[in-house]
Amino acid sequence: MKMSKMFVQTLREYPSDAEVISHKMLGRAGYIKKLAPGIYTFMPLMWRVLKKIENIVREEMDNAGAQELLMPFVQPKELWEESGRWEVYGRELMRLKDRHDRDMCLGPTHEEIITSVARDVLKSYKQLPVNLYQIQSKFRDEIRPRYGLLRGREFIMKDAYSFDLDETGLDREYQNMACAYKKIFDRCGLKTKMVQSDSGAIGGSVSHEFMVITDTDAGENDVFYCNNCDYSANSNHAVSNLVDTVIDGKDYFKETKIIDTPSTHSIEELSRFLNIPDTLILKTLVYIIDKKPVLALIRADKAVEETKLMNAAGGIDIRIASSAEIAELMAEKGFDAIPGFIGPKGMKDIKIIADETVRDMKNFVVGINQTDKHMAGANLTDLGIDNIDYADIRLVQQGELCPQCGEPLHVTKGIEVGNIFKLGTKYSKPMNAVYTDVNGKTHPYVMGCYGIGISRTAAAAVEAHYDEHGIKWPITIAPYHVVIVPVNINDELQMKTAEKMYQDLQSAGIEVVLDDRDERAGVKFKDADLIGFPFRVTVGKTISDGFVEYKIRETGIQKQYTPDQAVKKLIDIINAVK
RNA sequence: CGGGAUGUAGCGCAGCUUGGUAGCGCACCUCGCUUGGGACGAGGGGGUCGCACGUUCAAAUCGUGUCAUCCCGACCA
Repeated sequence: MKMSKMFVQTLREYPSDAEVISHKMLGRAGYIKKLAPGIYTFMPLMWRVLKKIENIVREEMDNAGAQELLMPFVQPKELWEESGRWEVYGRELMRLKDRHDRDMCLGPTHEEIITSVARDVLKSYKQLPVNLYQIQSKFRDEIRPRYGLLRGREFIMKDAYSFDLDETGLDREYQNMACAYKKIFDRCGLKTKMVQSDSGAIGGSVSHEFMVITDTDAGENDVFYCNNCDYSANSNHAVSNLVDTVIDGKDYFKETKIIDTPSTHSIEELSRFLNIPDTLILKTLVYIIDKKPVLALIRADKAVEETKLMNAAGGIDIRIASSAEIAELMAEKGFDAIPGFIGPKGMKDIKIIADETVRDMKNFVVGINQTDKHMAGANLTDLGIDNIDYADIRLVQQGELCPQCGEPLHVTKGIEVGNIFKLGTKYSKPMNAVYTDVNGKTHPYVMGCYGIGISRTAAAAVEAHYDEHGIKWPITIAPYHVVIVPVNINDELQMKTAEKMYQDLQSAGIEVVLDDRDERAGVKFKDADLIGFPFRVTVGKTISDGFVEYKIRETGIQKQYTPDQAVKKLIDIINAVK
């Protein structure tokens, strides 16, 4: 490719709307162009990167025994009604009507479609197991798209679905996919952690996510992990053992009584006012889950993990209540209290979920729905309520102890580039997708699903490989391997040498760009660094002594070689990695 | 949907307070000069100032409304 003809425009500045490294780099280097929030054009350089990642994914999926197909992007409502998700999926599902006024949606994921395809074909146990995958654009109408390709609304995804006879088969395929995923991300130059995760709206029982850990803090997930054993989990799923602390207030409160606690609107103010540790306070938070208020009770030094709470309540939508909604709830129950003094007392027909750790609290301080008052030395039995459900709704905090080995847990940001789910019969059962066994009996398929964000993986690779000058693509996914920069295109010897190397590399199957633009050397160097070619060959004045300069983007190492040596070196290195 | 900000040329921005010819840098075109880390000089093309209504002799500028975008909180590949 001649640089003078390449459809790319690099910018002198980073796009003003970009926050994270990958968005800044990909925007400035001309890889992506935004059309609408979360919707991007993949320019030729970007598309080459994405195709490289796709092909790595294809090779490993095929090696793992999966078969590629391609399902429709626009889907009819009927299938989504069969699975029950038309109602459940929420506003991320982009719904539209066709000219006949039929309800359709843009595919955010393809469980419904693949299940309907499979049930028409897979009739017998003899045909199982099967694993089918596709690579395709997905559309999710995210509440707030951001971070460029890390959270687009339209994005490219590989999604695979497995069909097995039973749980044993699913377990085997799950492991098979976990193994394939590790190879895929390794080949893309990404170090990943496989972490336990909540299974979310897609549903199912067990799931793991593949997280890229970078030092750019771009990830949207908090990952807890143990350095001593292999435990690691997304914060929405992580569990921990607590460090011992005082949770019985008997030394502070001799009796149970209502006390004045004026203007203690926060836990901090309350614990300071009473001069007690916050571990002796029971915090009450009001959430709105599926439009209904739910009280969450938790020890005041801990935070609620909303996904856990939502799951415990059996809901699909959760948010913290507004102060207006809290006021409404108080009025409805005949109380007059503002946030800071809310408690479970008198909340008869409201769902109340207490964290497991609340069971162990004794003689604590709790709000009783009276402004400027709390009950001290209280126990839940004193409050006259029996409608409390216990569940783990606690957000793990750094330093708490690993559930497996008891060592302190650490936390880091992670970018989720892939995940694997055990779906079981969640879709096959309601959609009547069954096979006939050896005895002539029918059973629903036992399914798994396995996703990889292709475009997100590309962005994650930038987060993991960059410096102040630009991107440093791993060779395996770089848009081109080499750029040849003749310093002065009007110098005949330089240009002739560059052209020759360009031809030689090309005929050896190396993907090479010749920067034949009539620009000053500085401009070409800046662009080469920004775009992130793994190798640069500069043909400058030293060519009169027979040497060109060879430079590795990743390490910055540079050496002098004759043109022939440089060509040979590049061919050897690149072929070894490919 | 809450809270904050911004809409002026492809990109980055000034101008608005105090209404009066729409500007700067980059990019683009022409000529000259230059060629190892985003040169320089001269000339040139390109804008319904987000949109609507209002105030005014006159609106990018003032007022009202509206739309869009971005950032902070609930989603997930």
